[in-house]
Amino acid sequence: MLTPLITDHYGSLAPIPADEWERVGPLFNRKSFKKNEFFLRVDEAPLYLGVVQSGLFRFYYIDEDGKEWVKSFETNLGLLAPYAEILQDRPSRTFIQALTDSEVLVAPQKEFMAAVNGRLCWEMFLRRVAERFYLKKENREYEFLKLSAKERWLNFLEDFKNIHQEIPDYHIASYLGITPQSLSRLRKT
Amino acid sequence: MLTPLITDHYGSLAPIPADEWERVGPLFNRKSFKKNEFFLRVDEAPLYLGVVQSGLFRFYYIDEDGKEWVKSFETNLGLLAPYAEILQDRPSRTFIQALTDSEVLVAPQKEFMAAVNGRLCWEMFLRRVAERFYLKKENREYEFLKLSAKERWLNFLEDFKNIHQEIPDYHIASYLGITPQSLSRLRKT
DNA sequence: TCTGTGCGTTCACCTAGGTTAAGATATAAG
DNA sequence: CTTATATCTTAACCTAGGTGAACGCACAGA
Repeated sequence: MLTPLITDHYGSLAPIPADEWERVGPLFNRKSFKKNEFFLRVDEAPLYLGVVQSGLFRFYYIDEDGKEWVKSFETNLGLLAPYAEILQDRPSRTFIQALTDSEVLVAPQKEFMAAVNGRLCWEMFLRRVAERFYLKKENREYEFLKLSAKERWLNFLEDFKNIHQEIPDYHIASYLGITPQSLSRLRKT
Repeated sequence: MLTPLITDHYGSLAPIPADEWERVGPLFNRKSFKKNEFFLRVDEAPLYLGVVQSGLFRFYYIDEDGKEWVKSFETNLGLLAPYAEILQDRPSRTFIQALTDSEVLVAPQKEFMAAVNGRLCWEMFLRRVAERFYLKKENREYEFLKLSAKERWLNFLEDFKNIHQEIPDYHIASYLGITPQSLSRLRKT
């Protein structure tokens, strides 16, 4: 059920032969998500992983005060998986929610992992995936250490230039680590 | 030249057979670093990677204003490598500096990568390494988003409880993303 | 011994961003 | 048409942390 668009995109990370795609592809099934529907909630086991075909998702957690903190957004070809929790085999600390009506190719997480574990091409693949996740977070560390909220906002607009219009400001603020009021203020200056 | 301590520690990440350790081990040579000496400077190619045998290192960058920002500390068994830059094959944006007299097992980075690339056990190994790097940075994102400087400081003391006495306060402040003055202030309350 | 320099502290003042509350507008629901 | 609900904005006030400068202390070097 994987599309050429997806195998092309992810195939660039490591040389996955066609028969491997054919073996793993059937694990995926198309699923629709309505706006605000959840792909995964906190405390659930990460039973599934997904690849976004269309639409937009956000990853976030909630702190003790009930405040939401957005970790990232995923769109076209993005991976829907609570990566840290899968690695540590524990329930999710993260919500993954559709922000627009979306289409996702979904596979059972453990079956997928079992199907790819211990094979050279897939180990290379997972290594590259892990590395890309790492680079994203390292960049975020850099932004929090060195940049002001305003600078982070400008970077955000650049990084998500295709989709930032579709994301409500209060989610953007949360991603930047500030309040919507502050975002509104700094956007004027 | 790799010690059993090191192969045991890193061997827990993936099943590396003895003959693989023997093949890769000779790439490593012991090297001493004096306090304040650099393992790597900004703009240098990441020619080497290292494993700390004893001592303490910090990773940091410098911004346009000349301010230093500490990304992490590495001690016993820690890996000395500008991970993001190696992945992207570009010059270092990071300084790696000894904070105490230290002993390191050093290998030429490209030779090491060439020796391990494309082998199943090493790909698994590198995947796990990447995953661990990722988890560390994800945790840091979490701390910057959700915690105050004081809470980050308390976490720091916990995370580095064996070595925080050896790290000067201004490096700790820099790691927390605040000034030494602020650290001094919040430590009183 | 005297002097420098590295490091932590304190203080007075400043600023980015948080907090609370109140509007403004828009769209959805009755 | 009328009332909710969601989103964004503005404003008054508050606070964590930054800035710049001074001071104290320890230790290193001449």
